[in-house]
Amino acid sequence: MKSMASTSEKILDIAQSLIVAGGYNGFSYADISAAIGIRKASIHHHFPTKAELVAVLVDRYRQQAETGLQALRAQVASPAEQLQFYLNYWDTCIRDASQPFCVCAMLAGEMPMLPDEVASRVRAHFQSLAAWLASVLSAGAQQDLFRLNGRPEEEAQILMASVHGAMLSSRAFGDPGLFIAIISTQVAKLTK
Amino acid sequence: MKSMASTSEKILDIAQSLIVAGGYNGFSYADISAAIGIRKASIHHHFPTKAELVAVLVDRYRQQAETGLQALRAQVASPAEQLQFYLNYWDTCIRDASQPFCVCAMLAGEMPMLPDEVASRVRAHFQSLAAWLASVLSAGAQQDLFRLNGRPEEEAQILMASVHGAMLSSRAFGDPGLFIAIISTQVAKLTK
DNA sequence: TACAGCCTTCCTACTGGTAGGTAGATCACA
DNA sequence: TGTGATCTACCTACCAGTAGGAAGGCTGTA
Repeated sequence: MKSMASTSEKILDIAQSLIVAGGYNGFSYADISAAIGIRKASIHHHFPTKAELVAVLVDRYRQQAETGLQALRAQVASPAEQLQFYLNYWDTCIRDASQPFCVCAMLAGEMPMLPDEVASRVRAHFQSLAAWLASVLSAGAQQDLFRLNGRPEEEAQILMASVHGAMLSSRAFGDPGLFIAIISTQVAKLTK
Repeated sequence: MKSMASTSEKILDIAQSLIVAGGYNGFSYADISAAIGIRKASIHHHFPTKAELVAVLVDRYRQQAETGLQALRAQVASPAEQLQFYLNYWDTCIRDASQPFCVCAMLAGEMPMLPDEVASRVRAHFQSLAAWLASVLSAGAQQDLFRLNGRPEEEAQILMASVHGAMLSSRAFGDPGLFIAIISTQVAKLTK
């Protein structure tokens, strides 16, 4: 026996993949219902409203990301390698199509019409991701691994934008390889 | 008399601003109907289906962009200034909230569930924008205005990703100034 | 052991409202 | 007289969300 995921986790899994594909308005309770073989009403039992479902989903995603990035900083010594691992993660996700887009980047695009409880959580993810990148860049600069043109916070914003923009381009062109093609050249400027 | 926009153009205008706010699934014929004071059925007279409406909308957007970028290359001598004008255009749009996102970037995010006739047009926009940027960068490099680390096509992809990613960040943080903060630092690396 | 009460989960059946889209009449204008 | 634009009225399908009940598990009490 491998996966004994609870129903609510299955719901979140499906919802996340549907959001990644089509955004907040791009999925319905009926879609989830059909995907995991449960009635619509049962989903409302676990998540009374759609806004709540997505808010919980983003919380879960944020925590997974936070945990993963913290672990990366703890287990991988070099900031350069920390950055590389982070980028490889997304490259792999995009290549095997398991998670070809960041759910928060997707939702950020729809920000103006997102329920407040979702929007604030998406904002929080952007903030903590930017902070993590800034700390990695800062540590790397101190070790002379990176050559930064601006403050670490600025470079982190640029890097984050490049990552999300590269996801978008990769998706627009339907070319999974484009992500790493864009990002590796971009990172080369930092590390050289 | 100033604006004598036809009904179909008014429909496209509203639809575009609604898509920019919430994507393909984030607006309805009823929304447009309410916004311009016309019945839903009348919109169907001009655009029989939603897919067709958005396809025409993207065509119009592409043509406007193409015309604008061509004019820029014709009227502005320096590639460095051409690039700056392009970026200033978006900075202005984002600041005055008139068009705080590229409609094609928005749609690119929803690519997996877009009607084919829309998806192909979005792809085409990304291609021609990348080509324009590549040609500007290439011309600038020849005049020693830009220092490129890779082929112009590669640098163009990075720049395009940065622009779209910066739009996303700017929107996520609710900070119109973030766009140019990200982009100007990024461009500084090219021009120095 | 056995029963009683409660809780969680999932169900069927339904609501009011909105989605995209259609049929056919009316109006204005050439 | 015809043609395009708009209207009213309507369709079917789907939306998020609700009401109420059935089934099964857990716990406390006898």
